[in-house]
Amino acid sequence: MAVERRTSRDIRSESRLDVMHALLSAEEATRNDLARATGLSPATVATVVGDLLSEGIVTESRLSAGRVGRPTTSLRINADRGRVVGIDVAETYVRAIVFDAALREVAGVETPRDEHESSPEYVVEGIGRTFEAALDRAGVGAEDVLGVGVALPGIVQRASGVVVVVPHWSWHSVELDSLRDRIGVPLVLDNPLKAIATAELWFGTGRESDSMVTVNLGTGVGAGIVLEGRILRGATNAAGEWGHSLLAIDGRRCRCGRQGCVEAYVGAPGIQQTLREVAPEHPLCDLEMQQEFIQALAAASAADTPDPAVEETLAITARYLGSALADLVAVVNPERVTLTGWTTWALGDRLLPLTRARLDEEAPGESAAGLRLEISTVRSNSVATGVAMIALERFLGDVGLVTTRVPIAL
Amino acid sequence: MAVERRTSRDIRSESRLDVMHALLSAEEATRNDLARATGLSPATVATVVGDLLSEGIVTESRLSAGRVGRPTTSLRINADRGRVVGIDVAETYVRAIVFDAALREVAGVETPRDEHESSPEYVVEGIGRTFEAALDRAGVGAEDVLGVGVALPGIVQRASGVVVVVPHWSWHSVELDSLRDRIGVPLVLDNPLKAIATAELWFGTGRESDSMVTVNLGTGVGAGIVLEGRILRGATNAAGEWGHSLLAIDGRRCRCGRQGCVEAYVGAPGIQQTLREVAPEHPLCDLEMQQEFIQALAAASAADTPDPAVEETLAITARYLGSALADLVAVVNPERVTLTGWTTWALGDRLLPLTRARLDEEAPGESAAGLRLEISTVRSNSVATGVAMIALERFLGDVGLVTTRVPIAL
DNA sequence: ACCTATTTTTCTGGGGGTTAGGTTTACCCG
DNA sequence: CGGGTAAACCTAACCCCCAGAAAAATAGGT
Repeated sequence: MAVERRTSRDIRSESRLDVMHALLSAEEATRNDLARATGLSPATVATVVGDLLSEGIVTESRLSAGRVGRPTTSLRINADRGRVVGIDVAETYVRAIVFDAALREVAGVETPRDEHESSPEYVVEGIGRTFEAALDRAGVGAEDVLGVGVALPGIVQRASGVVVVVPHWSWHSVELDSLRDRIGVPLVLDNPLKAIATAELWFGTGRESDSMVTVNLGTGVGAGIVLEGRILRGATNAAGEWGHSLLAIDGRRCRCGRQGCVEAYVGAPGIQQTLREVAPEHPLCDLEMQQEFIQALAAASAADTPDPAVEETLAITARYLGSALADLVAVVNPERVTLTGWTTWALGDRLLPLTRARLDEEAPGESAAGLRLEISTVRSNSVATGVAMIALERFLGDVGLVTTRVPIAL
Repeated sequence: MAVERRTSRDIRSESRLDVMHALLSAEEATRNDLARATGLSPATVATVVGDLLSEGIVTESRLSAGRVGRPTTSLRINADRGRVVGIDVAETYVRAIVFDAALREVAGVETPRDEHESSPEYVVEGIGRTFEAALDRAGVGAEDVLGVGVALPGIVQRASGVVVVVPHWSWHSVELDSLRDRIGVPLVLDNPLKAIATAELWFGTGRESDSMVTVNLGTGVGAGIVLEGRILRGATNAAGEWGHSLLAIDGRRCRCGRQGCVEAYVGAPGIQQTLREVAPEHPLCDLEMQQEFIQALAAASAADTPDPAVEETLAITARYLGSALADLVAVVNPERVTLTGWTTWALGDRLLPLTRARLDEEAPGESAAGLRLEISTVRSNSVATGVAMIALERFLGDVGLVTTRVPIAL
């Protein structure tokens, strides 16, 4: 049954990840700080830090704090250990961001994508070009790159080999071996939602909870589930596909081809559709660009004279969202739900109270009572950040510091 | 962040549980068999078995296998170590089953419950009486009882203390401390779906997969989720409440008070409702007892002359079920889904192909491709068996053999 | 200059865990 | 009565974690 046994080595691996986690959160910390933050004993932290020091992952910087006693040696991630690149492949753009090893942005490049061109060759070429441009702008060579992470707007699955499914590109099971050749450095592929959840786990609310759900609201919607500090990936890395859960059987047609998905109601086009149903003649119905529409909606809602159609649209959307979240909360029962994505940035504050109320009504038993529902504080580039973090984790695995392998890697 | 750290002791604990798991599955096995089954080295199995032997949990029985070589000493669970009781509190009955320590049934008692009487006092009294009657019939005294598990038809939550929520009994947050006093032996409370999933994990398809979902179809419907060999409990033990996920917003009124829940469509009353919508005059619409109705539906479907209304009802139900399962599969992405419950026993064979087809259509990407959808082989008393197993796990914790505490215990 | 108090960090021993590989054990069989 | 053989058992090596003692590195008093 259990092919992969846990051994005591895995404990050390987890300790190392925990220390890294605490150190990335704190930017700078002493061994004692880390012991407090991780719950490990100072002795264990010392040996773990020793490992990380000898691999050059962290550096010491002695600064006497002026107080009495032995001065503290503080530790920080060795940002110059190398560079990590996160690439966010979206429908209309490819964005590559170069991070230092402490996951701080060094440089970024965004290139547009032709939404109607989706051949694997075109996509691979676009990724490759953007990657090289970003390296160029950051002034680093490929030899400095510890790893590259690429988030593709679909499902990255591991069945027999790594396979990418992107319905609206008509990618049913595309293998991207050519991408590895093009990039030429260690590569991980994943789904943007898992990237966002990873970013949230390392740099956002995940620093406080280790059981949470990250919900992204944009053109599409989706969730990343974190249980016990680890992303839930499921049997084939497809877990968390909540955006295409059913909200209304035989309901609105979704762009995924099915009907009644959550996304068709709380994705940006879905919200516009709701407005059309509320007020078919409303001027905002005609806005072509989704982000523009959402911005206009937010502006209208913040205006002095309330627009009843807008208010009703928001109320209905919050109701849809609350109900859909209630299902997710009922199944996973997390400690917290964190909302992200550009719809959240624009409308989150407006939607939150109503969504919360609906969620409290709909979630079974007491599961919503202690639940924290909030807006993420990780704003910019969370997809690129998260997928770069996954790549960094993979690098830690490659140098032997961590045994928990990132499952999806070309 | 992590209050509970993993230590090497937990590894031993897991190893012990794995050995128990293998031994319960196999009934009888040699140390070598166990090493193969668990993936542990023979040496480790030997020490683990030593622990279990010295606690009297397993016994040796030497039987020379007639082959050449040192004869094998085979091991089995020491059934006489004590008794474990599982109590299934349902809406219309309370069933208490006494098991030996190898989880084989020794005796059982079922007493009816007044469906309309739901005061905690009445419920506690009913459980207590049934427990005592079962002990009596089994001819064992309370001193032989290692533990008792009680499954209550609601949500058993851990917030501040243990709290039971049973909507249709109007139990919003009932504390059952009186039950402990009444029973007088170590007690665990849990939800029937988690009990069923536990039974499935130890005695059913869970012996092959450690990532699975158990779906129960009866009057109510619900799911138990198993990830990495452990029941997903979530922050407050409320995870897995899939029966009240939304299938159709503003849809059929559900007995939980909300609208459009999965249960309102694929629970037994929901299926009858579907038949009423298909053929309002159909004679089966008038059957009062749900189980009788489901049986009649199964009989009509197996008859030589097909009944178009019945066939259509089944097709629609399979479609509802497939869609609802697709949501669950999309979020959790398990290796297998196992169906249980009396509706499954009656109609499972009929529903399976159509449900499977719908699931394949609706599940995103490839997540349904490798998925195994099947009918459970654990038939009788799976709730009592599962909750007894949970009680046995708790006992193993109490004697110090297992550190993973059962979270819900009075 | 020397000692003392103080705080951080390292060292050491004890308690666990897993495994590979060699020994012992207990049979069958010629 | 000695092989042959497979199961069960030691043993040593290596890995974890942690508590508590010891060392290190300062500031400040004498």
